Amino acid sequence: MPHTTFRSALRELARCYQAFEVYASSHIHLQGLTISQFDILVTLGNGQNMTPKELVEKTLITKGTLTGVVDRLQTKGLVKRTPSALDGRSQIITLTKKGQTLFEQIFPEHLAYMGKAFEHLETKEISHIEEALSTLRHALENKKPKKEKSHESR
Amino acid sequence: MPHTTFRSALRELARCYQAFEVYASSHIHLQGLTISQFDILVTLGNGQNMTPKELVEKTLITKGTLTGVVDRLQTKGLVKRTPSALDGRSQIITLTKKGQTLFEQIFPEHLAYMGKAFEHLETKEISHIEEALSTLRHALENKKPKKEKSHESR
DNA sequence: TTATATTAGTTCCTGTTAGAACTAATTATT
DNA sequence: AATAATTAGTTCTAACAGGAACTAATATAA
Repeated sequence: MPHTTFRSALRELARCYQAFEVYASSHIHLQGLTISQFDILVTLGNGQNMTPKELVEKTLITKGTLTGVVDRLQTKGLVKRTPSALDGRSQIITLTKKGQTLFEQIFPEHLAYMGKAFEHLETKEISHIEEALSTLRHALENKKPKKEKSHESR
Repeated sequence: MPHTTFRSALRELARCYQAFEVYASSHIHLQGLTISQFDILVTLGNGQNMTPKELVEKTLITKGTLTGVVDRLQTKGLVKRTPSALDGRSQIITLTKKGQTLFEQIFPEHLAYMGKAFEHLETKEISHIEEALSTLRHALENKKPKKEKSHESR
């Protein structure tokens, strides 16, 4: 009987994530980018240059996939690869000027666009949602009894 | 200012969904099925036979993708297609005996496996998570101020 | 009825996904 | 140093994902 409960929660998770993708991509596609490409662009624009390995850690893109995503960004002239001086296996991915310009134009727009979806939610409620998601994620990741972390920011 | 808040919530959503996929698929793949294939199998096994159109409505699979998923299930001998007597454009997808047998074996196992992830969460907390997700989904879907629909099935 | 519009499924295209196998470079072992 | 084990990225494969175009069948409208 508790079955029905967690099943509907998981169904809601899937629907919710899909709604997010639909909402976000409807804006991102206007720029001729895919979500993954946008994700990389933002990760590079926000911080600094990174190796593919670091990009994999920061995003949810796996390394096999990343090669292709970076390839297509490179074809579009938005990023470039530079061999690392420190490690012969490694390389540094950098935004080109064109990529940096695009980032600076798109990113604030995108934040504003995403923010619109949240305009009727209070800050308290949003962090509430985040906590719920965090609890669920830890349950799914480890099954280790969500080790009593203090409630931050309340 | 509020930006940081919703952004981290969305990041958490993506991570959470990914954790779910990783957890669920690690079990499903053991059966030689993909998540989409399993999804169809369960949808058919749970209820009754359906048209592709109905399957699309019940799952998160789009119609273009569904054709291929059903193709592969058919190749494995788990489902069959029967032309509809009522509508010449339509067809009925049915589990074969083999499919039904597989469903009956896999499904309870899968529920038990998924349930393990939730064993340290109280029922109250799970429905709490579901509500949070529902709120977030409605915000993303419509931006229309989550118009107080009655909580079904409580 | 005849023309028009809609609907159900399939097909095609580009891009993503996970995972495994592979290459080259680096680090650790003996 | 020579061998073995790791690591960084790429490549390959099977399967999805979304969207557009297409075919055949049904429904609507004139």
